[in-house]
Amino acid sequence: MENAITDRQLEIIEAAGKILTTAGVSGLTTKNLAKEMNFSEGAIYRHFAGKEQIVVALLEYLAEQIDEVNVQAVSHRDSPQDKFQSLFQAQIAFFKENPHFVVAVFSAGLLEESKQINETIYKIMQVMMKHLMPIIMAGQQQNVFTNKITTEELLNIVMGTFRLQMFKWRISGFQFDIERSGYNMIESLLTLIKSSS
Amino acid sequence: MENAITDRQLEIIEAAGKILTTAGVSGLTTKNLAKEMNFSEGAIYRHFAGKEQIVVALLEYLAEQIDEVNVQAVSHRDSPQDKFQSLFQAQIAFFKENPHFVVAVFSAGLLEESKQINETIYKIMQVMMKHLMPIIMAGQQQNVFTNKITTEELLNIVMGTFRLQMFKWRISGFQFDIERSGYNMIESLLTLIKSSS
DNA sequence: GCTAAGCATGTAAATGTTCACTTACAAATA
DNA sequence: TATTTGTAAGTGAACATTTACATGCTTAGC
Repeated sequence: MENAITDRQLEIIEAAGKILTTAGVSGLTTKNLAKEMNFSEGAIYRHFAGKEQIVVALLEYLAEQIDEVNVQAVSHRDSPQDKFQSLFQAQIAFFKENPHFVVAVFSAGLLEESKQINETIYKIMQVMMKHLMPIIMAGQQQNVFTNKITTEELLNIVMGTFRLQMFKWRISGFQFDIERSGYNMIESLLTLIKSSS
Repeated sequence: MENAITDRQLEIIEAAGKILTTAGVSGLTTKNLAKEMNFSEGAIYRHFAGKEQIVVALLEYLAEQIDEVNVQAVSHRDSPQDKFQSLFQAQIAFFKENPHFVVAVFSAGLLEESKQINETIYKIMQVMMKHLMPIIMAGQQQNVFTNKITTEELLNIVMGTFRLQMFKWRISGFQFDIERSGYNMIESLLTLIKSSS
């Protein structure tokens, strides 16, 4: 399952990411990719079978990074609230450093004809959910998060709010301070889902 | 500001919508559009200056419809809860009948190089917010919705949750019953945002 | 330690396809 | 007769991908 990646492949993935931030999905052409890499178009095909594979590799690389960031974020935290805050703060900081990933994940139409790409995009969302779910469950069990609605429904609300925030950031052209507004979002969410008893 | 639309233009818009549901954004080509309309590619240009204008017209038409649906939905309701429920139920029913609009709105990458298209997509979100905002505000003033967080933050949470639901429905290929899961979502949201005092 | 074969990695140029859009013309309508 | 609305056949640009060829590195055999 685990596909190791060569140095050159990683370079190409990073070039693709840079293009995504500056020129968007439609700018991600083999021509631009070659220009960004300072070599010919044909050379790309020495490292990837096709454009689709590049996007898949980019998304899979993202999924791995997100997973690591999440693991790190919650490792030295105890309470569900702390974990919740730390998880989202880490996530937001990561996307702030790598805005091209936001373009990739939130362009749902990104090469939509490809099943593989869509599945990988969904996989990324599942990675985030994998880490968030146990935190919310623990919070509910300790009765610090509300038990009025199910864990799954809480998860949907939290994830949806986060995604909307990212979406707004993206269509604004990354022009507002995502860390500041993200912090507000986290606090609002926490206030809302905290058990009121 | 108001651009009236000819019958033929509406036909083209509807054909474009049909293509969006079946073939996605990348399938929306002048060739497919002509085939769907049973006439030649050139004929399209008798009615629209270009493809971009067709998409803009489609989105503006959607914005108008959404606006109407929303007005209807809340007209015979009194309490903020009733209005809240009715608003989303109407919205969901509308999208269920017109799934191509979901494709259009939630493909943020839809001809992303066009400023006009992106602005129109954002306009649609604002139409929804325009109707939702006063409901939430009224609910907060009557203290049936929580005042622990601001109206704007509540709006973000509600809109984000709704958008995520629609997104999931879309990437599933419209395969689950959006009215059923939508109903659950509305109830969960209401439970959560209701004032707990 | 030299050399030659083999392999990895690059280039330049071309390929065929798809695309949005245009042009020259024709039929119907008013 | 003038306007609207259609057609058939292009047009050039952009695109992903391929092909034929070149260069340099590794390494096995002598």
